[in-house]
Amino acid sequence: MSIVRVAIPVPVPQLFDYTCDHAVLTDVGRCVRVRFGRRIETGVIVELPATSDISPARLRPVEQILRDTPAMSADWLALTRFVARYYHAPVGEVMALALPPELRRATTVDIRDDDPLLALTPAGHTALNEGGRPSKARRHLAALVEAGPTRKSVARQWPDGDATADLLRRQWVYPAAPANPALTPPKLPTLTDEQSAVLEAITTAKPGFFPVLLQGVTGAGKTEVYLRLAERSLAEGKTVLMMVPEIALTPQFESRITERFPHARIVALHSGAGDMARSRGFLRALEGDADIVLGTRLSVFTPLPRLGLIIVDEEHDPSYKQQEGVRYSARDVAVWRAHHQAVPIVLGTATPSLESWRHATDGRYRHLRLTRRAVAAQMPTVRLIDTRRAKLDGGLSKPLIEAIGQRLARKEQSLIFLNRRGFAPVLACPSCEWVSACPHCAANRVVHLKDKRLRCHHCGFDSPIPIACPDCGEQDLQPLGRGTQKLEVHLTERFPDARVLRVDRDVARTRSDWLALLAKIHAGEADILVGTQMMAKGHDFERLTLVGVVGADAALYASDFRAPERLFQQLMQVGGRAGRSHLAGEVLIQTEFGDHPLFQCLKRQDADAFARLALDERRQAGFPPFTFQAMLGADAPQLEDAIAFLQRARDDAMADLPAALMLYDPVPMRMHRLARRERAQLLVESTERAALQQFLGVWVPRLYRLPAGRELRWRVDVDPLDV
DNA sequence: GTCGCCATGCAC
DNA sequence: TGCATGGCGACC
Repeated sequence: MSIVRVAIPVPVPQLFDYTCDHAVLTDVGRCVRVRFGRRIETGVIVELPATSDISPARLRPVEQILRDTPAMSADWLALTRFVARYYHAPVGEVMALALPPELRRATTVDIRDDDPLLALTPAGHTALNEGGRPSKARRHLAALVEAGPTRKSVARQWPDGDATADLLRRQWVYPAAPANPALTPPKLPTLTDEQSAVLEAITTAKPGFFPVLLQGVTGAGKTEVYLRLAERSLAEGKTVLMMVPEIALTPQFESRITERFPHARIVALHSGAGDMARSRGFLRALEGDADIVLGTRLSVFTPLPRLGLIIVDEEHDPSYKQQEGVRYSARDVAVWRAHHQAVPIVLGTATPSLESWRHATDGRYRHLRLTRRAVAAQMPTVRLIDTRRAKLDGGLSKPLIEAIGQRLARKEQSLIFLNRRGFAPVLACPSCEWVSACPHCAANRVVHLKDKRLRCHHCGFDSPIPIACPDCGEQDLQPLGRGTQKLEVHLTERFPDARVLRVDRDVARTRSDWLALLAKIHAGEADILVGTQMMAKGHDFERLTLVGVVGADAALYASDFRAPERLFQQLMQVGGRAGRSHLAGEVLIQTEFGDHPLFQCLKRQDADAFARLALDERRQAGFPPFTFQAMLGADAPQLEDAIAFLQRARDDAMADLPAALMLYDPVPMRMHRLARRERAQLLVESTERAALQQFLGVWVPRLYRLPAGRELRWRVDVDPLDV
């Protein structure tokens, strides 16, 4: 009788031992079904220990080992265990996150009232009549009983495991690569000298871990470099992992890859695609059946037996950092993975994150550059428009209006960038204090005139726009500020002959909406685009020659110390949409703070100058990357409860706090209420990453034992983006 | 997370 | 005494 150690997706930082009379070493990395309490869960075997600390009587046997899919490799186990260790998250949760849901669900069983499991528990049907805590399961059961015996899902929920896996696999059979021998190989663009030099530097590096920061201006042809690198990897029979911030936003990127490698087995892991598609891609990769894996942050966990190269496009993008659950940075995890599997990794961007830029200037990463555009003759010119003196017409300055007019006359496109959707960010009463506050969040609800509703952008709560002030009855409620909808209305009035197209999450709700919008823009069916950051990313619109930036000043003096970095990256990126083809581009930025160094760097499009400047400020202020941070966040219905928990956590740590550690006081978060929960945070800081990690390794396990009310949630965020 | 256990509290 | 609620630890 052997023992298997299993990672189970429960929020406790432990592994659980089970007995198994036929487990063999090659079962390490396999999914198993095990009883866990009254439930059956899917876990992953991570070890076959010789003995267990748990008394033999308490060990339960595993229900089933899923043997008809390959086991997760040692690399994959090492990767997920690293993420659990570094982010101080339970291993089982990390593995559950890394496995596609369908693979788990296939073997996870809920308790139903007619479930065989119930027969084995003291509860059984009588539990329903016994009262007691109205737990979720019991309420669920009660609902089922009330609804009568109408369940059809039981067969699927309680399947013979192997048969299920087999069924899934049959559904996962991927269509054979499109055999098309007549097919002409795509014509390769001629490389610029800079592109060649970059390729040379990477391909002649000695094999092994080779981290590169590829800093290339917008339109310099980073993608072409990726494709050439991928080509080499493929020729060697290796797999390429290509990560992008959001595939849904950049279908062009995906189609360039499929066009270039018509015979490659490409797995695209869209977040929009169904669980089934994700599982299919995951399994194919696991079985060594993928040449290129293209995906968002989750794809960093794809098992890749032949990994040869990792590419992280737009490495600075904050969406690589998961903001809930296991708060990992896919970019940082990718770097660890490249190191662990001894392969090159290319971090590409026009505007490096300060962390990566510092590594590159330190020599930890190789710093390679593309300083000139590949196709376009030149970079767009950037002009700052001083809005302190200028009279604005619906938020638009005269020079911007004139510039749009010129584009219309030349049949070119303009993009007005305003990173705020809706009509107006708040509705206010001119006679009293009333504003459209969200009852559940510490935020105002946004006026959506199109559907005549007030909507909270944080929790989604919405209601019709009131006709009169709910407090004083005033009829003339005022929408204050400006969102994309208002700008769209104004532009339509100002340019009645132009076709104005708004592009934000409200219009492009689904992938197909988005594809339709993109097609419309490419076909030249729009003259003026009004867009949020959706429009900033990686698009090539041939006739787009003007980018106007409106309302960007707010981010300049925000309390978030990363806000300027983000603003700079965003404006460089959106500005980069102008003049990507043969027509010259122009960027007009409306600002009251034209003298601000950030805008001066933007004007010169000098990402290095900005990085130097920003890093200088960070060094003086003692911010990352010169210090290392972790944040303990807590939320509860009452703010005092959240604060009290954090205070206990702090007291617990202060008893024997290492010298290199600094613990701040618990404070309410900037958004102190979200969806009816009060939120507070406790910042932990150290000048040494190792010291921080060592501290967290001791402290976090102790947090599980601190008294905390049932309603209190807490989490640790290592290297948090929002502090 | 979910469960069972136990202490507590209030109604009868 | 009877039943509901809240805190707490186990789950292998």
